[in-house]
Amino acid sequence: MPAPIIELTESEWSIIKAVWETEPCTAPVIQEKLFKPTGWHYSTVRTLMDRMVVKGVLTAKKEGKLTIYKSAVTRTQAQSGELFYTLKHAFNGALTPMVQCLLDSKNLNAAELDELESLIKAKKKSVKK
Amino acid sequence: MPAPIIELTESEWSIIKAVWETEPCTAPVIQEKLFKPTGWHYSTVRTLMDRMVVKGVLTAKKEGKLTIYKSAVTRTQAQSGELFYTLKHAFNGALTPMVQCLLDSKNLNAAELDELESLIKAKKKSVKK
DNA sequence: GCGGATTCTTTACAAATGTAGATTATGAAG
DNA sequence: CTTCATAATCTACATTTGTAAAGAATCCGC
Repeated sequence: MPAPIIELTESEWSIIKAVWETEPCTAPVIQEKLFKPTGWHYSTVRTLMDRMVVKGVLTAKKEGKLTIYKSAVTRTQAQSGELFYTLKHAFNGALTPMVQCLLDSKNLNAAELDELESLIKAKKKSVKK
Repeated sequence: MPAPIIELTESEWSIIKAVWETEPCTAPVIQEKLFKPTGWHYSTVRTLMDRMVVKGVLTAKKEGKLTIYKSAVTRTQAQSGELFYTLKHAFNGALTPMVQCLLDSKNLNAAELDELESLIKAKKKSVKK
């Protein structure tokens, strides 16, 4: 099956990042982790998580009184989904302008540019063979 | 003032891209341009555009019976907004992983990689001086 | 000035998203 | 077994987003 394209809202990103860090985990644990940055109460977190289960980005399994959650998509899948969305809508699918915009809008120093360059060099090697 | 961070929905992207191509322009013109790909009726397009005016991404000015729209943000502003959103939420602000993910999820050929490499080289030059 | 074409205005409504209170169930400790 | 703490369930409501119909206004040509 073609990897389904993942699209997450801002809140969902917060949740799933916390889940990736702790899974398998329960809603109270996630709520606690996120309380500081978001101020969300238990019901909020729980509602979000249950909706994410329906969407297929988390899984839930009942164990005694507890509901145990896990991610159903990898970080990489979610990241590519997001990148794909941006590439498609903001850049009409054109990669070069996207990278150009990245280079222009972030103020990168020489070291960072070096790093990017070596990423590309490495990739070239793996493509070649 | 710090450039406000632009965030557009998928529909709003369709609208603003059409506006950039034709501005100044009226809602009926945009509707016609978008009918083929979206099937949207006039009221739909009009509603979207008026909401975008409220959000400050378009401007509207009445001229006789016509309402003339223009974009209030540049393509580049909107693109950086979108990239910034992705960078922040999906990659916690870390640029290198973002580029890495890009390289990995798109299947780039050698020519494309060359092109990206020269973008970076060019950028390095402009940073240096 | 009247009719038709064009555009605008108003109103609506469903789905998705953000947020959470109130109430209930349940397991653990005494 | 009773109580307390914890977790779960149910319900709710405002806002935003997607989509549009219905009716009103206006301009152009006759």
